[in-house]
Amino acid sequence: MSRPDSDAPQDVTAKGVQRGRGPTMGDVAKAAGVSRPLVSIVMREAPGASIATRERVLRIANEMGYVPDERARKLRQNSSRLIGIAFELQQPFHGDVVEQIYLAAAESGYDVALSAVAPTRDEPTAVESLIRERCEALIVLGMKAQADDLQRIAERVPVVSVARRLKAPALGIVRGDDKAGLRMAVEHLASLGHQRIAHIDGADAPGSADRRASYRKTMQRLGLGDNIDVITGGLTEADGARGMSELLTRPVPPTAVIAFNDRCATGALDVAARTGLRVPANLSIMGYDDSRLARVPHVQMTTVSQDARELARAAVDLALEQIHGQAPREIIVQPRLVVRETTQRPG
Amino acid sequence: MSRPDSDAPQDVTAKGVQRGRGPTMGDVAKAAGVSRPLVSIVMREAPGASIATRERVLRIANEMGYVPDERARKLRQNSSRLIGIAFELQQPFHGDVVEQIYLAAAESGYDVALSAVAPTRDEPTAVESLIRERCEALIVLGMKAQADDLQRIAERVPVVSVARRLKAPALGIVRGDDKAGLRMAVEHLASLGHQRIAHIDGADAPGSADRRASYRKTMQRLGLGDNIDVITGGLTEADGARGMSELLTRPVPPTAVIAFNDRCATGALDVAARTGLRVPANLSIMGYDDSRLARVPHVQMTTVSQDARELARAAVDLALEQIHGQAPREIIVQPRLVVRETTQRPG
DNA sequence: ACGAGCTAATAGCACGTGCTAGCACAAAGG
DNA sequence: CCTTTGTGCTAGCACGTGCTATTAGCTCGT
Repeated sequence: MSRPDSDAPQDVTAKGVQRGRGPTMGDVAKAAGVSRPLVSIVMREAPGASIATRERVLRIANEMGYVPDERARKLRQNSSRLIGIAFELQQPFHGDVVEQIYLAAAESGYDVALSAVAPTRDEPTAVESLIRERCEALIVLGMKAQADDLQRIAERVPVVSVARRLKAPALGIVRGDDKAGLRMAVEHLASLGHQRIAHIDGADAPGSADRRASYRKTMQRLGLGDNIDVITGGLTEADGARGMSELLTRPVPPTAVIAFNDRCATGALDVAARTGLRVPANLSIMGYDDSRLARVPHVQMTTVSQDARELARAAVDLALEQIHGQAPREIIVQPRLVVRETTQRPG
Repeated sequence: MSRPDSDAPQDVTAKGVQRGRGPTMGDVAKAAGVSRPLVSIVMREAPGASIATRERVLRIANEMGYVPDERARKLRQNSSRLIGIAFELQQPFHGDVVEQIYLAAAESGYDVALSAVAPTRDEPTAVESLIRERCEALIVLGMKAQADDLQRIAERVPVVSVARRLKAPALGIVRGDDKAGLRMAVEHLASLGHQRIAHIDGADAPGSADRRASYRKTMQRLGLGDNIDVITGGLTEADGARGMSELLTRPVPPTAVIAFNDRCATGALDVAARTGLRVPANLSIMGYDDSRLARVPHVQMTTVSQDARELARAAVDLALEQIHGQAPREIIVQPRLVVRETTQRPG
């Protein structure tokens, strides 16, 4: 039974009772006829309130449209339980990883703050804004910044770098195993019966050297050393298209091609299609990353998965480790072969 | 594997004098030998401090690595000057708009809070987290939620919906002019000399009806009424591929095709290439949206631009209007024709 | 019957910052 | 000499919440 409600809207006081939006915890307490801390107890589901009171407070809070103020909450509990992510808006793969980080962080009771990197918004801006929000750790995806820049930031807050090769002992590092990835690709094609397997590489891109070396080594090991064929490619569709065009001028063209990444493979795919080659009947093509590009319905590209879920989980684990004072370390995530429809036995 | 950490106590001192990370305003004040409020004055560049003191405080703050706590700042000044954005991680076009919103908001002195929508993170979750951070307004991109859900949210905080057709008087709405867009597309192709111009539509997607009607009307107006050819398509590459395959079975196939969007056009492009048709020599193809897909180097698709910059600016304008108490309204942004390399005079 | 033990609820401080009011002091005017 | 004005700085409260310490209300064991 609530009393004849003294709920008069008296915003006469000079104090800030005049809020257009957002009732406060005190307002709910007054309306429910209890003390403010009790409302706090109910809202964060802490022990110390009876079930009846709990339900009543929750009902009233809901009626008033009360929502706890996250800033005040984070301010009070000295640990913000916040992990900051700097990511690139235009990288589909980053989107995958961010999504998984949300999940992994939530499991550990952490919240996530996003800060975008884009052509008109550089990394220092993004990182700075995350520090201002007092994130306990930063996860940076594919950061283009120099290693020493990140090192300087790491002096103030734990930093984990994902999917980017760099030497920086003060940073947590998560990356895929490039050597294993290309080994799996070659072995997959070889097991289908391919012998003339070419590689359009990533030029001087990070990881390209490892993948190139692994390609050569695996070809040798499988007794295909004489068929080693490495073409300089790059990160983009245009690079892949150029590489594919060059491969098609060979006296005896390859029956299978491993591109540096999915974008590069898409370019190669396009040139093959325009030349009248059927994929995979006449030519098998593989990508790398398992980005959305590879999963497009009418493409269905066979590729090597970097497994966003594992990368994200490893990144969050490293972040938590460093928050708890452990030294930064490196985690190498094993890639996974994803067989779709652009590879087949050679015709 | 990961333990739900039992949170080891690492902070020994009861007072927050010794925190591993993050010196406070008081620490800076003590180090500089001034009062705390004076540091506040210096940090926000308010009048009331001599130039000499200002420089000294700034220098010391910098040496200590002091960064103002955004949460405390936003908490104190009752207006958070924060605009929340709910966007989809996997939509390239959303990325473009978000980037531009950053810029537009900054011009008005507003900060931006990002909240992602993804398969494992639904819209209510994303929106709720933004409200908890006390954003003064919300901008939702391509929200799939029902109009009445958004209406309910709009009772608590101003909401602007972007690039999504819906009837909701309580919401600010920003969208492109679909009719004008398709008119421009048809006129472009007609001016090149095309007569048999087909349209792969978006089925029951939002905006599809308007575009379809505009296509018919414009064809009529240009005296091409007899060549009207609408195929049911959809939003994805597969839909475009299916539509294109169907068009190629026509006794007299079209010389130009307008797809519902860039993804749909990409599917059509792919089928054309596999069939041996040269684009644009034998067939012109147009997309819609001017997403990154259309700008891919080896594609270079002619398309209709939704102009992320204008959409973003309009959205921020509407948000600010509603924050200042004005009634929500609708802004229709005129699209722009982007001629690239998939259209040409009919051969 | 009476204190021990437990639950429900309250009082009060703290987090880091912004803002208003006020204090000390030097220069100018009487 | 005292009063007035302006400058440079400081004291103190407030924002909305979480946490610790404390008290009223109740059951229970002896």
